[in-house]
Amino acid sequence: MKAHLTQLLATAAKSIAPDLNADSILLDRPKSAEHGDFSTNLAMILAKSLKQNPRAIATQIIAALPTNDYITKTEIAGAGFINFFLSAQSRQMVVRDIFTAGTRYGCNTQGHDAQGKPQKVQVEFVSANPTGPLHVGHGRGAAVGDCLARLLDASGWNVTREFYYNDAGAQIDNLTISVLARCKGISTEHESFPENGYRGEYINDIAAAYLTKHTVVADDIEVTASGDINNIESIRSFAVAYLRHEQDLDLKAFQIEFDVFSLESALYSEGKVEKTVNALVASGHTYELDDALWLKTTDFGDDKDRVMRKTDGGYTYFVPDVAYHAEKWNRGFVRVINEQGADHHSTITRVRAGLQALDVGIPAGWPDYVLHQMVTVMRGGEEVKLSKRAGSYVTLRDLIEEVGVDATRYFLAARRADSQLVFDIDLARTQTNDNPVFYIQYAHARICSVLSQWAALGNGTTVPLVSADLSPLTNAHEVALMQRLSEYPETVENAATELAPHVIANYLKELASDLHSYYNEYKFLIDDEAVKIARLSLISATQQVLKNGLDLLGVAAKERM
RNA sequence: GCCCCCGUAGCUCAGUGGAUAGAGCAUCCCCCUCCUAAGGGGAGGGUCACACGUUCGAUUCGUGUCGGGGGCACCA
Repeated sequence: MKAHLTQLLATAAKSIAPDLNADSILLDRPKSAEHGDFSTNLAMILAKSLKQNPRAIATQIIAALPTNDYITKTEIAGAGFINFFLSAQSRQMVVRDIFTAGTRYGCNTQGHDAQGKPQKVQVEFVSANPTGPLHVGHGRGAAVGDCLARLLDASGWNVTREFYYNDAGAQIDNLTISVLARCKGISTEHESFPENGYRGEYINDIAAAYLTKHTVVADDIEVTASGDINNIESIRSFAVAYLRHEQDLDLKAFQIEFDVFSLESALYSEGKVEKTVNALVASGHTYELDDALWLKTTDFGDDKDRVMRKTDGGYTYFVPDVAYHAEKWNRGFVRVINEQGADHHSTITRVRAGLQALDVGIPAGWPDYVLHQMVTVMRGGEEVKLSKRAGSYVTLRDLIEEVGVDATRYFLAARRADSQLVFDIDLARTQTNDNPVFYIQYAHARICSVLSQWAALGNGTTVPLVSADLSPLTNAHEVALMQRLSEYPETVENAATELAPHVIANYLKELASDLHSYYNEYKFLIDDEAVKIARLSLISATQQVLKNGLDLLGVAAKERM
């Protein structure tokens, strides 16, 4: 419908301002129903170049609109807005559109290339170090990243979900000596416990499992502990495998699946780090100073150069990162989105600088980043800071166990990633309209209930809702609901473009609100067969859109509460 | 000191170069002989942190100030 109107408007505008770029024609959804179904500020935009009063231009545009069946009324309002009022029939078309598209309603082809083929995009998210259980911050990354992947999938992209394990480097050394200390029975308070060691109870669990020669399986590896406390390598590989397994369980509990797990250690063992370093040296963007190798990241906008190879011979963390991203490019991802905590934002400039230095045709702004801010967990009006297992933070699994997967996912994805988030456990647990997850799921369940009751007592009626005569749908609630349903595809498109899953969460709240209002005002299972079928058709379409939207968030569309 | 995010109702948060800045909670009032009241309707509540610019028009864009958070390692 929007496309139809834009077309009409373009035709009219061309006759008045031939030079006008058609892309600059924008149709808005007015906030108030008094302002019609659509409005445009086109006349005001043209005022300057045409040197005329916006309202006068608006009059001309309206006069030049081709005749059509969609618009029943136009008006000029305010400083020069043109408001369009749709015919009842035009408004009702969305219901049939939804039935036709079904689960695909709201999908688009933004991600297709010129040949109409889905392009490859990778979403890398969570990517926690295997040094402890996943915490709420990882949960936010998981919820946002997974929704982004779903949004991109709905937008015609060929999506790969990827988790990168930093299973090499200093933090793993730290983990290893922490476990070693526990194997030796050193308490976390004792002075000989590693100063920056990990102190959560899970370290104790790992040590105990190691000493009793347990076997752990994670993703594609299986490691059996030697139980030998003098074998540092054995402790290291066992501890990493143990925590990867733990994180797998965390992800499973959160219903997040990945297509690919990449290991930092593999980049070393396969020589890709070395290869990248050689390429960077060959590029001329490096230099030796004070027994270290530096990358001139200042050539690419950084405020100081960065060390690549430390005086001890090891590489700094961003070198494997650059190697990893060069690999992503080689794997054919035209687009990569890294979902990370904002505390790692300083890596962005370095990784991009490294990729530019390689000079292999990678675009300057590649890859994209979505950064999320911190999460504060509240219970009973007080901040929850500790978990028994992890010691220093709230684990994702604790949260899921307490409030459930649906609420956890919803709450963590329902806020803009770049603002700090307060997770209110009490709110997430309530089962009233205070809780948006419940409110939305309830709207869906109510529709299911009505439809099943109709099916149960509807002997004789064989009129399929799909082909119902929709002309009875004319009251204010029905108009509002149909309008909202017709906004869904734009909403999905916008959320994908902005990489903003919270847009979907907000939309669903409003759609649910429209449904509840309608439900409260009108009955559906009534004697008037024509009106009944039309209304059931509308709520059935609403049910579909609620389900489609909830699917994008990874939240269940329950049939019963 | 420098860099990045944020600052909107008492609280948690949406929104946006345009028409009267929205929602939920909280407070107050109202609605079940009726498909789930796990719901709905209404009232009150705002200097969109502040200042100055750009613009026909700024809460939105720019600069600065002040708050809050995060980052400034040869850690990741």
